[in-house]
Amino acid sequence: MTDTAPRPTLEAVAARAGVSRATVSRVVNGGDGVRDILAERVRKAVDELGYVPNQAARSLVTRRHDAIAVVVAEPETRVFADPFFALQLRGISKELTAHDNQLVLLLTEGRDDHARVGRYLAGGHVDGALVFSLHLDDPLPELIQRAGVPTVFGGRPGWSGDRRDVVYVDSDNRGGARDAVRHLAGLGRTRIAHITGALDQTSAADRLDGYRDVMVDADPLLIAEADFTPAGGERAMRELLGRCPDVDAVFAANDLMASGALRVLRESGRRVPGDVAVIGFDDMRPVAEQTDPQLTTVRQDIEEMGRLMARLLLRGLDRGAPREGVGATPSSVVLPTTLVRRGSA
Amino acid sequence: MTDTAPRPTLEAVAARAGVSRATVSRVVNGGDGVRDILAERVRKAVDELGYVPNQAARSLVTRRHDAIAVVVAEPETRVFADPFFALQLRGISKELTAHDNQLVLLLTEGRDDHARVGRYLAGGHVDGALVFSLHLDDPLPELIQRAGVPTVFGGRPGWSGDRRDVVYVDSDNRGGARDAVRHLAGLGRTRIAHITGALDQTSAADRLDGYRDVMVDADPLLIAEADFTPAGGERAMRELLGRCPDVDAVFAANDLMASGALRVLRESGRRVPGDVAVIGFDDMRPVAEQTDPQLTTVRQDIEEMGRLMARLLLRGLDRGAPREGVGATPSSVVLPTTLVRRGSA
DNA sequence: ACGGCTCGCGAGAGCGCTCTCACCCCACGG
DNA sequence: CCGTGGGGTGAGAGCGCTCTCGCGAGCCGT
Repeated sequence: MTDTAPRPTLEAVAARAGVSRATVSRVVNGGDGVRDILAERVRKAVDELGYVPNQAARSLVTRRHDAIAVVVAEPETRVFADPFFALQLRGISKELTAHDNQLVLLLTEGRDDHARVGRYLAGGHVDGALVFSLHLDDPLPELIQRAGVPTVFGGRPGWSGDRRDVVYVDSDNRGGARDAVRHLAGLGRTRIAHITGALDQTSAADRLDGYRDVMVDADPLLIAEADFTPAGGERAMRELLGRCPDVDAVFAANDLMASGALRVLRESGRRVPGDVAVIGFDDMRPVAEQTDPQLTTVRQDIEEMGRLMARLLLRGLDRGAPREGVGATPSSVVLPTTLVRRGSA
Repeated sequence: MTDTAPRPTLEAVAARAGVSRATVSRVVNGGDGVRDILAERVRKAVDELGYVPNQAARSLVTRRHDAIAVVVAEPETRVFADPFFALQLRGISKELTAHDNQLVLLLTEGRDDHARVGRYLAGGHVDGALVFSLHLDDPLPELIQRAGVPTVFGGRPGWSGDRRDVVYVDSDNRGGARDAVRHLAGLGRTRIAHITGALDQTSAADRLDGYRDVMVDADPLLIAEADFTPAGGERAMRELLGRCPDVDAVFAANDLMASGALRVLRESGRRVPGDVAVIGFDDMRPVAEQTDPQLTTVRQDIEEMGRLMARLLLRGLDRGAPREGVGATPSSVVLPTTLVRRGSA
């Protein structure tokens, strides 16, 4: 736990290179309009002294921070139960790093945290925000929008219908669900059930819509509402079995619930996929590949979602790749999903 | 994507309250030595104007940032395969938030990233660092130590033997392993095998040591080296079955491998725990509770580890709870583990 | 050959804050 | 009554950087 040594300033570098501060500054920031001879001398001085620009001083005048906040609202522990979040974060990190931006992580839990986050963002400490909010009634998105910070959302926010200036990145939950159900239908299944996720989350609602797209006038008894947890999946499967013993396929809104359903089916003596075919969603490998049989599921490219969020935000900030729709307010993106066939359907 | 409005400065608040900048500053930062009348007036002006201090300007003079870097070195994707990291992060976040520090996340991948991180830390943008590094030969810890930034490590770094000024937080891998193996022995098992993790990670090495503590002069054939992955666990279990068909218990260095082992055991016709008892490590719920039978495993309080790391670091920075060993260079902490009994042993 | 031009560089102001220091005013002791 | 002290307050100097501006030196055109 050593103390930091006094660091060299621009001034020091200037003195050593025999030029003015302004010139050093120019070289450090791209170096246009400086003769090569001088630029070289400055660069030499810079690394002889081990000069690193003081970001605080720089921000003070530029009003830029080259930092992006990532806000994760997780009233429940759910976000942390799966690698989802970590993967998105990784995608985000890669993209930010590529553009020399820092990632400031804001994890929230409960109401007072909302206020804190709002204050932080409004405080202008970061140039933009990437926000993950799961629930329809979450006040956070509104709060952030009001803070006036450029923002991109992860997953479609519940109220995006009213406000068209909301930018988000989502995967094609509805389309993916359709693919899953169609696949089951293609297998000749006719009594296809659906175990929903927590319906106060748009992803769950969209997946349900996708199911309905294919199962027009589906028997309502074939739809069991659950909550994305394995236990919820078990409970829902039991219900389903109780009221529709003739069910021959199940599309669960995520892999965790599918794994629960699988367990219940086995208990009840059904064979998978022989008697009942099962499809999940997410392609959470540690779960999907550990079940017996392995889970057929809908994959989304989670890391890419993260990367895209960051790219969209930076682009909106007039950073990011130049000459590529610079400055144009970016619009939302919905990423495609793919069906991964394994043993369960 | 609105642009940020011009924010009020200290000056503006001072003018409105009819006092000097200095007085406003005093009030904003604790407000000692200011008459209540004035302080009140200042506070009123502050929230009428919605004043938020400019952190950059403040840092420029105080040389504090109230920001901590969290560095996650993950050459492999492993860190992201389990919720481990997310939970630690959450613990860290809670503690930092409680002390008004920001969390700057640095994810690294490969050599060039190391240089980047080194530069960033040496650049004095943060007050300290929390570092997760998995592998013995990782150059990152050295690099960081050299950057002169106060640091606390997550998990015992490989070379901590030589340098006593290294502070880390780890769980009691060795003790936990001992408990697991003793439990198996207590069940009357005598041919207890061990599937190791990647032995270039201290956690794997320590768990192996714990196994050996109990199984003094264990049959070397009972030890199969693997890599913390499910596939590795399967392979190792097959080996084990091949060379020691009489094996009656397995302690796997993590849950993922245990789940792989379980699958192989089932294939081979062994019953668990009847014929072979199995214990994992980590208590990764999504895995441990999804296996059949559910996994008996060694739990570590991951979130608490994170919280502790942050607390240790802040304390070393003379922040954190006052009157509690202030300024004393903190020393490493090893957290206890507990055995969680489920179906597999 | 001369006026204008561009280009490269340095001087200097100022970003918003903290913190030292000097000042003022009032209470008190001699 | 004046001197002394101390607490409350304001003036002002920076923190390290960027960026505008102006100046001098070379280049072109006519």
